[in-house]
Amino acid sequence: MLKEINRLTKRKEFGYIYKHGKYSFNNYLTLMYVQTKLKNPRIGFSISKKTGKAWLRNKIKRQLREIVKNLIENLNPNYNYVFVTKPEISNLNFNEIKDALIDVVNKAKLMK
RNA sequence: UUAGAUAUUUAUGUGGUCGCAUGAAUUUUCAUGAGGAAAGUCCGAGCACCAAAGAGCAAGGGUACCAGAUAACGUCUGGCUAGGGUGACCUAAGGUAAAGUGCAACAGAAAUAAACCGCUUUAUUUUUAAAGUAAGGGUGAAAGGGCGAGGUAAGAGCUCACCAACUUGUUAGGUAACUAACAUUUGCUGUAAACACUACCUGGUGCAAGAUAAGAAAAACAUUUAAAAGUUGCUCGCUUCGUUUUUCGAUACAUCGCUUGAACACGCCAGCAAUGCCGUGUCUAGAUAGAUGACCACUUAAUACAGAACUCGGCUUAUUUAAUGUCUAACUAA
RNA sequence: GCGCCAGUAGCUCAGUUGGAUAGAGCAUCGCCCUUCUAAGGCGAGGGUCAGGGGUUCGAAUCCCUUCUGGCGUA
Repeated sequence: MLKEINRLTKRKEFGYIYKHGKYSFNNYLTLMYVQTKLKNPRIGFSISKKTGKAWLRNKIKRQLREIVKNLIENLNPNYNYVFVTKPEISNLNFNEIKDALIDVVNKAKLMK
């Protein structure tokens, strides 16, 4: 898991981002983000049931977390992020997921 | 050697770097960290609340041979009976069809009830009518036990012998289901995974159970006979003693429940077995956007199916690789 | 976590209670009609009744089980 200050936990916060956030996406991932007054980026993950069975969803979530952990210093700290997966992501390996995630963040122009 | 049957085990390991959860220690370290099915949610329990969990009706049950095991079970073990297999062995929802009702298409004369053809007799008379008859015919999933002899107008369990089934009884074996022998009775279609009947079982809701918090203001109704609310689908019974609604106030998206348990490992004894008694030792996930990942090296037969969410006992289903014991059939050799 | 429902032709649905020819509409294909197309008429093809097993003489239907999809519940 990420450090506690970087986690997005409350259901209300997810709901706020879904309603008011901006989007960027590719074939495998959707990124939703919204500006805040905090000085730490906060990140949440949402993996739908269509992606696969429980063990596969857990694995994808862990791999996404591992990628974000290494990128977290490069992210714009004034935003909250939610990564939503699409079903096609179940066919990718770790490096391909990493490329997809970096692609989505670059499209939103949130890398330092 | 080939082809099988059955029982059981296994679910890679070690080290390094970065990172997570819980608990210790106390300030950066240590320990532990998903499964054999964690899955499906199909049964049985614990636990919590609802009277003290109560009565009746209704409803439901994948309950239904015997004995045993178990906290309990629709589970398991051993047997009985029936069916399948050359065999080792496997499979079974396996009570009542003589309480009653329903259904049995098409075909066929006829489907639980019998005369279409045929056979025989009588009458009429030259092709019909009446009576008798289930031996023969074809239909069908299923046609009134089988076969032979006697008997007869022709036939028929009508009578008899044998065989098969069935009712009841006796004897022998077995705890029992049941089996065997002998005597005796009868001529009875199938279907209950159709309704039903008999016996047995089930109170309801599920950890989103439930416990902890702090109250304040306003309005309406009621005045102890009740009313209202709760309690199971209904009726009773029972509980609460002021009740209901609205607004404000709580980081309650909190804390507890939450993991020591019908626990696990080893040994001995009892038992064919399921399992049980006793002794010794161990503490072994507990999250809440929800902990196991990324990279590298060596290693293994281990690449599959797949992720705990209150906890156990089963059942069902998914599945990789390797190995072991016992047994069967066929062939070959000695 | 708990509870419930559905699955039949390419698509939308009957038939399931009460067991015995698997049907309708649209779509597809062929022919007719028309100068041609549409509409109309005639005809044809297309179904492991979601998969597997059981009960029965016989199963889309009854029973069990698995899969897939969907709904409700704070």
